[in-house]
Amino acid sequence: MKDQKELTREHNIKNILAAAEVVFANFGFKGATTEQIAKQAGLPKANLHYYFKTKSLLYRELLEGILDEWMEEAEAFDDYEEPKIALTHYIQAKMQFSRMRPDASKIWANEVIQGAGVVSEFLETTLKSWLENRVTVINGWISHGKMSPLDAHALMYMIWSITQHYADFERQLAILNNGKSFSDEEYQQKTDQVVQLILRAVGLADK
Amino acid sequence: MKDQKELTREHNIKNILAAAEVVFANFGFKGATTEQIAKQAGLPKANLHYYFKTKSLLYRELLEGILDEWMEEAEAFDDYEEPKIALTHYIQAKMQFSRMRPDASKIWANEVIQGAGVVSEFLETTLKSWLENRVTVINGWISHGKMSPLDAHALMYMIWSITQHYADFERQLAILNNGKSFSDEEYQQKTDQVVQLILRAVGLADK
DNA sequence: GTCTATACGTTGATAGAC
DNA sequence: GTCTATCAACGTATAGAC
Repeated sequence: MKDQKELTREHNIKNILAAAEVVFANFGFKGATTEQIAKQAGLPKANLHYYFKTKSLLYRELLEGILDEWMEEAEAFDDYEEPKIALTHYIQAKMQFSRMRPDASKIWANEVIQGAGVVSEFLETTLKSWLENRVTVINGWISHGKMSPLDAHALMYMIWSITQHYADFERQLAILNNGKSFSDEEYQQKTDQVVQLILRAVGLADK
Repeated sequence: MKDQKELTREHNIKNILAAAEVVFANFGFKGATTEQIAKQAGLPKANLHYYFKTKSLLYRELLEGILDEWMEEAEAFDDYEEPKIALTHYIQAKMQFSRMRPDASKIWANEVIQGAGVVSEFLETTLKSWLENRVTVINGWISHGKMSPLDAHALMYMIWSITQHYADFERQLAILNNGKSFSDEEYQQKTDQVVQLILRAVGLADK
């Protein structure tokens, strides 16, 4: 059974990680200050350093959590056997993640843009093997005539880029949408349009 | 006629801007140091501050140049009247820019991810009016039956995101490509695949 | 125009009282 | 576990000699 101290500890760590996600996403690793993260989490800077020895370690633990979530979300790809259903669900799951967790997506983007110093091992192992397995699935669909011939890697990169664009570039999209962020309804429409465009690209659309 | 001093001046400014592009792209605004930029440009830090009063001003001037280039490149969209040719050329131009100037693309991405503090005015005015004009052109194609019905904004965002992905995420793509950056030949193939996927998405592919 | 030395602010991290 | 006070390192910017 957890005592009070342990509960406080969990609560604080959760708060700090949530605060760090916001601040790292909006200011970058170097631009984020531990003072700002602590303030956002509602405690003094020294406490933050009590729970996370260094800024670098906090960043690494945060990224680890984001990678775990990414892997969970990726399972949507495997829930269905028919390409049309599988792709539709995967794209919808990624669009939903961009909507709910834009800061997580931004941290990922920043990390990769700046050379993936921290996540390169994850990319080389986990992500690469996940990708190659799905490429095999897609090529299977193609060889069974269930989908137009295409380069499976290029398709995956297209899905990743467009869905993450709605998180990473949300500020630009809001400005181009007359200065207003998408409403839930508008975002649902955008999701449908993305699904539709990609299904057409792979030869699986109704019309 | 330009004298020696003026030539030196131009040469140094050009060098500093080129160095700044590399350093800002790979370390972010805050992560980049004027010392590092100066070193990359081959001169002492004090000289950099002689040509550019502050780091912030250097960053702004650099971004301005990138926006100008973006506008030039965007003209590829208007060089042809038929949708298939126009889109093909535009996508190829954007893929080429990602190949030749990945750092410029990364700086743009970083700037927008972190709230577009510097470029928001450009987005609100120049980019927005450019986009709306092209949306009108696309809608014209659709109403003349030259293209499948679709949301023109969603199409433009798809083109932007996938083409810029090849610059911004080049590190990730290289890792997933067995640790090797794309050769010129491979990149040409990727470009063809992107063009093919998008043409299919809009109902303009041969097959 | 160039460059060395330096002033000054910011920030990550800790000491030590509670 | 919490928090105030403090320090050392770093980074922007400039002064001033050449």
